[in-house]
Amino acid sequence: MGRNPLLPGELFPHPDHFRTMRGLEPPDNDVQDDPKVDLEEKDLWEQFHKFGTEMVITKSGRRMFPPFKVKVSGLDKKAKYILLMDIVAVDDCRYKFHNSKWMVAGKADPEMPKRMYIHPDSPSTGEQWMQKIVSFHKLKLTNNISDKHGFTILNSMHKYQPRFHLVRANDILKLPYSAFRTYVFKEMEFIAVTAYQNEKITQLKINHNPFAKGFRDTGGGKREKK
Amino acid sequence: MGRNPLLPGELFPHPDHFRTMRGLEPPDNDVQDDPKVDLEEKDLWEQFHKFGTEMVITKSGRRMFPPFKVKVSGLDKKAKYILLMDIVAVDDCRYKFHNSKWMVAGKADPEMPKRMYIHPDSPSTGEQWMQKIVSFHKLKLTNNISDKHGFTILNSMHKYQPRFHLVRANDILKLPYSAFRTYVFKEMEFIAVTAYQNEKITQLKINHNPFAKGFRDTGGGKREKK
DNA sequence: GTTTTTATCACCTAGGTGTCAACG
DNA sequence: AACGTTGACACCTAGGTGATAAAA
Repeated sequence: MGRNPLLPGELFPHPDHFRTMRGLEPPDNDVQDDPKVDLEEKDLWEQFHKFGTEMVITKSGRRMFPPFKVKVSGLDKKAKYILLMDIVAVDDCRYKFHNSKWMVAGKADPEMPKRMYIHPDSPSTGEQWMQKIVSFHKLKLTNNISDKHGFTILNSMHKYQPRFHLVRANDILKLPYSAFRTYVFKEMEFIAVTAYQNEKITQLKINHNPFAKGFRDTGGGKREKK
Repeated sequence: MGRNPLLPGELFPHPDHFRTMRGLEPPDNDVQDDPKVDLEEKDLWEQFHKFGTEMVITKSGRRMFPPFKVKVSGLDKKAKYILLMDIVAVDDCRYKFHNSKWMVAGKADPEMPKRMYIHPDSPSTGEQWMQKIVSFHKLKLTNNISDKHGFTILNSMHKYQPRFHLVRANDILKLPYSAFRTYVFKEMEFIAVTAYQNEKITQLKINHNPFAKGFRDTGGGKREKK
């Protein structure tokens, strides 16, 4: 039986999860698939990663940018799959941004249990998942430990790794007993913040997120540099 | 086995469907439910109905107003249900609005096959359906016979009746073989139009639809009567 | 004193309204 | 002519941005 990321108690990624681009062993039943998962907008993710990606977390919930999108292929067209993601702590440290550098600033704070974000189209057939890009843009991050919306609760100034999971299962109720194939993209690692620390990250967000167009120097914006 | 509204060939409502508020016989398997379905905003629907409700249809798709919402009770908390709606022609007539009155203006045009609109939360447990109002506001109406979005295709100047269906089924694939319980609210009857005919209907829409607030005489609007 | 968090804001995207003039 | 349809439009709702100042 596969490992079960739904149960609490595993806060840090198991080494198995870093077999990037190919998952765990196939489940017990016969397989007719050989899944391949490609991260969309990989270039953009790498631009952020180069400077140290930051994701804002707020009490009311904040989306990630860039959005997490994957293209999936090699599924069994007729089989049903559930696609999910979660976000796990990368290490046991608290960070601070000092002299334009991220530095370790002590032991990590206690982690809240992480919610699995099940893609709302789940379950769907392999054929349906493969015919369009799968987007997890509706997932929201928060620092509100009392959140009731089901958002993912993170600690500010801590480092995280999003993970993608692929499960062959007809029904969400079967999820806890099913084998997970897990994919990790290192370029998606980020530090959660309540306000941006690195100005270069801020500028990348402004230049690429359409909702931040009002802060661009050129074109659409009416705003001038102070 | 229950009747199956998914199959084409039945354009006009069967008398069975007018047992309002209580559906067809229960399916073959043991029943642990006695569903009750209440239309939300019944008063508003009746205000429209009194004048003869009109719903605009456009090429790009238009929502209904008032939105179709129901409160469901009496379900088996643990059983899974699929909730759906469709819209069927009421009669075989084409209408016109003449001298402030709707009149028959000949035989109906050919009907396109009607799509079942499955509520996006389907399937869910009885408990989940009962704990909040179920809204079908995302359904869209169109007169574009080539529509590829899956909108409901109607004929302008024809009379229609929305219907609500409740199905005990674990899986959408089982829908065609499952027994439907069908509920019809007469006050939801409407005539499809490409432009409003009855000024009283227009005013009710403007006064109650928040997206039309800009056309109100009082308060928020900057618009004056011409 | 310094760092981190919060609430509010102007500025966007995205899309649902009826109006109106033009077209069949 | 009279009637029905279409597309552009101003005006909304709804909600996603980083900036900013104040609070913690």
